[in-house]
Amino acid sequence: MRIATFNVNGIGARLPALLQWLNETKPDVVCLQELKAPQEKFPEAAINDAGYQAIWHGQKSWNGVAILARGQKPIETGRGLPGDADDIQSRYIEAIVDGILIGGLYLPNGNPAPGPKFDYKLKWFDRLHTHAAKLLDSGAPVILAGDFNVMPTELDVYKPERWVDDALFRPEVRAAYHKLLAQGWTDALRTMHPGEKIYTFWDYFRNAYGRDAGLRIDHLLLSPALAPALTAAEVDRDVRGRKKPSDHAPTWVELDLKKIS
DNA sequence: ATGCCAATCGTTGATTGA
Repeated sequence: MRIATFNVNGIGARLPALLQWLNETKPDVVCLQELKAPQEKFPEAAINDAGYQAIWHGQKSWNGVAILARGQKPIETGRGLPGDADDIQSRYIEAIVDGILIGGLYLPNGNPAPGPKFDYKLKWFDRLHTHAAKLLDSGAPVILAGDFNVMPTELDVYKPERWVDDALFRPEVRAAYHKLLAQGWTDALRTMHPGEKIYTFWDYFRNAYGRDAGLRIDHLLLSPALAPALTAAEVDRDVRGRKKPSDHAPTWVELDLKKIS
C-alpha cells in the first residue's frame, strides 16, 4: 500500500500535473495540501475519472486539504484540528482507508517570526501534539502526512545558517517537531534514508531546483502499530522539474500491511 | 534588507507562500 503527500500549490493550476502523476504512479492514498480553492471548486469529476474518490476541506484563496483513495471512498473521521473552535483555516482532514487512520495536515507557515502568524503556528503545533497523542492512545495504525513547514534538522536544509531565524527552522519549531516524534512517531523518509540529503521542496526563486537548494518539510509519520510495515519511502523529485510544477514534490511511503496483520 | 517566482482574487496590484 502506497500513501503519498503532495502540496499542490493550487489544485486548479496543478490539475494536469496531478493527474499525470496519479496515472504514472497510482498511489493508493494521497493527502493533498494547499488546494487554494473553495469547497465547490474542487475538481471532483476529474479526480473520479482518474480512478480516485476524495474527501476535501476547501477554503477561498488559501489552505485547503484533501484525501484521495484509489477505487474507494475515504471514510471521513474528522475535519479541522480539534482544540480551537475559532480556527476556521482548512488545514486538517482525517479518514480511514483499508483500516489505516490517515491524518492529512497543512501546518501553518508562521512567517514572519516573531509575530501573530508565528504564535498561531506554535499554538497549532500544541493542538497537534494533543490530537496526535489521542490517536496514539487508540493503538490503531495511524499515519500523519502532510506539509509540516518544518525542517527537522540541519541536514534538511541546503544552507542552515540562512534559515535560523525563519519560522520553518527556528529552534522552537524544531523542538515542537521533535516533541511530536518523541510521542513515538516514526519519520518514514528519514528512517529509510539516514544521513542522506533528501528534499521535498524547492522554491521558485533563483533556480532553486536546478541548484538543488531545497528543504525537507513534507513528512509522513507512522504510529508504532504501523511502523513495522514500512518498506520504502521516497520523493518523486522529477515531478518538480516538469512544466508548471508545484514548488513541492510528491513524497510517499510503501507499507506492507501483511507485516502487521 | 530586498527581490527573485507563482497562485488567487479581481482588476492591471495586493497578498500569501517558504
